[in-house]
Amino acid sequence: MSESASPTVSGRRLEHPETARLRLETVLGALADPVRLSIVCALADGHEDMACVAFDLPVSKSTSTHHFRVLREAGIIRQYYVGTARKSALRTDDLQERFPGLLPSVLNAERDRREEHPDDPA
Amino acid sequence: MSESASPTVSGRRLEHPETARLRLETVLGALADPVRLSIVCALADGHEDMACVAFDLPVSKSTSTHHFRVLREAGIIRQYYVGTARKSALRTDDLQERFPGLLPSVLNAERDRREEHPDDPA
DNA sequence: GCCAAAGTACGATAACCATCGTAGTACGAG
DNA sequence: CTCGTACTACGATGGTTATCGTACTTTGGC
Repeated sequence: MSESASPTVSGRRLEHPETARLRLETVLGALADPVRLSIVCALADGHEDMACVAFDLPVSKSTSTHHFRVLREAGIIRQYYVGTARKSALRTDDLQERFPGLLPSVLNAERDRREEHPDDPA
Repeated sequence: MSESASPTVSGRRLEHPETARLRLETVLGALADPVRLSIVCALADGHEDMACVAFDLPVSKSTSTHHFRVLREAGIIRQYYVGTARKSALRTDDLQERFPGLLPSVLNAERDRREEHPDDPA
C-alpha cells in the first residue's frame, strides 16, 4: 500500500462531526461525566499521544471505549489509529471557534477542583 | 431566620447549595438539557421576575417544576416565593466565582445558536 | 503463519432521567 | 370561608445511559 498516508496510520475510519454541526447540549452532556471529564483533563494536560489504555481509568476496557466514543461523537476529541493503538487529541481550536471560552472555563474549574481535592477519584 | 425577607415572602423554604459546594459535573449536567437551557437563557435575558408558569415551556407543569428543581439543586438558579408564585433568578455571581467564565460562554453559544436557527423549538 | 496487544461490537443489566397525570398544598382575593 | 391560581408531591412509565463480560477484529512482531 503506497498511498500518501502517515507511516503507521490504519485504514480504519472514525466518524467525526463537523465543527459547524456541534451541538451545545451534546457537548455539555458529554462533559457532565466524571470519567470523561478526567479524560479531557488528561488530554489538555499534554497527554495527547496517550493511547486509550494508558489513561488508567477506573472502568473496564469496554466502558472506556464507550466514553471515548461519546467524546468523539460530541466533537470534543479527534481520534486516529496508530498501529493497534488509537490515540486521541482535543479539538481545542474547533471548540474555541464554535463555543468560545467554553472548554477553557471547564478545564480551569476542573483543575481547581483537583487542587482542592487531589485524592478524589471521580 | 433573620434574612431580610421581602414583603410577601412565604414561610416556605427552598434548599440552595452553597457556592463553595457547587459541583462541575452537576452544573454541566443541568445545562445539558434543551428545556433547562432555554430557562437559563430566558433568565439571563432579563426575565428574572418571571414566575415559572410564564416561561411557556413545551412541557407539562409538573415537568417544568422538575426542571426548575434540577437547576436550583445544581446551584444555577435561586428561587423564592412571592405569594403563590415562585420566582427565579440566575446565580450569576456565585457561578462566576466558582466557575469563572463558564456561564457566559454557555449563554453566548446558546444565543448564537438561536440566531442561526430561530425556529428551532428545542 | 501464529500470537499477543489494543481496541471494538454486541448483548445484558441496572440505574438514572424526562415526562406525564392526578391529587394535594399554600396563598391571595373576595 | 370559599374559590381560583400557582406550584408541589407522588407514582408510573418509557427512554437513555453507564457498566460489564465475552467474543471478535485489526495490527505488528516473531
